[in-house]
Amino acid sequence: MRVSREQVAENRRKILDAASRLFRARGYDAVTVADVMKAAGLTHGGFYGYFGSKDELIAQTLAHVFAQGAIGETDLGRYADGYLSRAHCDNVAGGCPTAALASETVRQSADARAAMADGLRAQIARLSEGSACPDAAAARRAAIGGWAAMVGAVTLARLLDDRQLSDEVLEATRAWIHERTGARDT
Amino acid sequence: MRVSREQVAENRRKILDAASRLFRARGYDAVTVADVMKAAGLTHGGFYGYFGSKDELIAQTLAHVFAQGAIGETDLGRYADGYLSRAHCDNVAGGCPTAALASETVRQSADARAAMADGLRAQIARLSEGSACPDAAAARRAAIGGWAAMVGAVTLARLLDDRQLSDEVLEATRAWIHERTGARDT
DNA sequence: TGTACATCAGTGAACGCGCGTTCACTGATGTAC
DNA sequence: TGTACATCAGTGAACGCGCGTTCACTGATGTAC
Repeated sequence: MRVSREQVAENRRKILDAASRLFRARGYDAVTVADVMKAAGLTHGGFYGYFGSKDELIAQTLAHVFAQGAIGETDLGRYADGYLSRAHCDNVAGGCPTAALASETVRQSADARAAMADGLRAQIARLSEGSACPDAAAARRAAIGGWAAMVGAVTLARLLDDRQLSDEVLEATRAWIHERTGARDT
Repeated sequence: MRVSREQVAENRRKILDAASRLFRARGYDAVTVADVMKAAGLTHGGFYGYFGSKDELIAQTLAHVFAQGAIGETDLGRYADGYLSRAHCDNVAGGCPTAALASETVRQSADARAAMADGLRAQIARLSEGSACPDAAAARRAAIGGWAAMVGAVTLARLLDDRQLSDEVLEATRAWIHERTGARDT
């Protein structure tokens, strides 16, 4: 049965939101087109009215999630406090798409990689701008180094079966970034 | 046709080596049991004489690759120089299994996760011991923060379609780790 | 050391399942008058 | 504003392919005498 234009727009958003959560939680391969459509409240056959292929869904989902933008916080140290929290670490489905999907996205389509690369550029710019450091080059270096450390730390903390070490990875990286941020840059 | 015991041991090693490279290059899901056996010079039917399932192969491959041990270098700064080089970044199949597979391994079997967690513990210990810093806690923090930054940076650098920015991520993270290592801790 | 036989590593065809994708059909929406 | 018809979003069965896994068979290895 045909539905209204507004319903179509809402369904598209629902599909992207569902895909976004499912991909982050389970990875691209373990999520089927039928899983996504079911989570969006539709049946799998309708999928191809919205997207040409699963690959296209992956690319558009990444563009969608990065377009929503990140948290307003731009100070590297404060951003790291939230990012390296236990709450974020445990919230894979609703958390950072880069930490959840970066290494898998390397093997995806050029469009998918480009969408995540754009998100990365925006993130580096955001964290660079928030720096109190007057040396722009040093601020950018800190943004990149700090961001790499955050993504790596959350990935490693999620991997660890040992809760104590997992907490230590988050906490040590947080402290490390703070030491660096607090210190005089070059 | 039956083969000698030495041949069996060698075939097992060949299977694990082939799996190790293929998994790093393409991820667990994109590599088939037949791919691995073919790369090892065998046919797919013989696989189950060596491993009970593909999941078991994944877990044992990780244990195998981490058991081989990393480079002897234990100084954080010098380790980072090699790790954050363009050569390592481009060598996915032969490079660090953590950077290539960590986020996917989170969704694998408990044995697979445990194998990678053991590798991570060994790596933290290795980089902590190599520190010239007399404060053991600070050395450990630097090892964890530095390692997280290295893993994150290589993952991000591999993702980027823009070579210049990819190089910048490696270089900035390298510089950032050096600044920290060179500076007085705590 | 040689011989006869049992063992078992490797082969390749086959099975069964799940997934991405297609398609004929349905019926509500949107539009022309 | 009402009515008649064309459009097309959504449905669910079906298709085809690839993958993990199984299995009957082959023939070289290893062993017992």
